[in-house]
Amino acid sequence: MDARAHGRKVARLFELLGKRWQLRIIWELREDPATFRELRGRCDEISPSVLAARLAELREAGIVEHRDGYRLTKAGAELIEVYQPVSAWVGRWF
Amino acid sequence: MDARAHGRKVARLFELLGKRWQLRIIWELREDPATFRELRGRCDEISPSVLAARLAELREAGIVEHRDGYRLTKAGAELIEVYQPVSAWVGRWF
DNA sequence: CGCTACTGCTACGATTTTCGTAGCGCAAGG
DNA sequence: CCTTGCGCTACGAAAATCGTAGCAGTAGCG
Repeated sequence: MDARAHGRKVARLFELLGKRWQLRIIWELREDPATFRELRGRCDEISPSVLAARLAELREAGIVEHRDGYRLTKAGAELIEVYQPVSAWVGRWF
Repeated sequence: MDARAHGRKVARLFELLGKRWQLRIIWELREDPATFRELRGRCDEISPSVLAARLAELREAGIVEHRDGYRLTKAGAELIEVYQPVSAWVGRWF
């Protein structure tokens, strides 16, 4: 794949993840699925309009799906795996 | 360390990284340092007021420093290392 | 000195995003 | 019917972001 095109894709992903609550939502779903209201609770009572918008974006990106509550897809699970080392980083630096 | 406190720290980091352009800025600095204007160019001509605000936040968090242009600190370099697998993820899923 | 070219930004009004509260429509259970 | 929980929408207020313009400082050159 063309390096330039790949760079644009990464930029698009960062644009998606760079919206408020987006990382947090994925993170909060990393272990257990949750209903809309439950997920709201895990995310400090985020505004429902924003949560609905975020979930729509994540569903369209194939990161989250809605089956017996919201949960990560295979792709989403692999994405959040990437973030596991962040936990250690936070311990060391933050 | 208390797991609850750690969770809050992760949330705070995601709050920082969940601001628009934040991930992108770190990503664009991953290899070469850049001047303010150069960095603006790499980030699709982001608004200078926002770039200044972001850089201030990243400097305060100890992720970026200003020496001969803007560059990642040791902590910042380790953080972006965490993101290297994201590149592969994008190739597979995005 | 004066001119040029760069640096890192700040100012500010316009636009977009996010917030917070209220509550709608639907389905299931008693 | 009535309640309960579900996913979500509506909508005005507040906050974040944008885009353009340009300021102040430093260095080099003649």
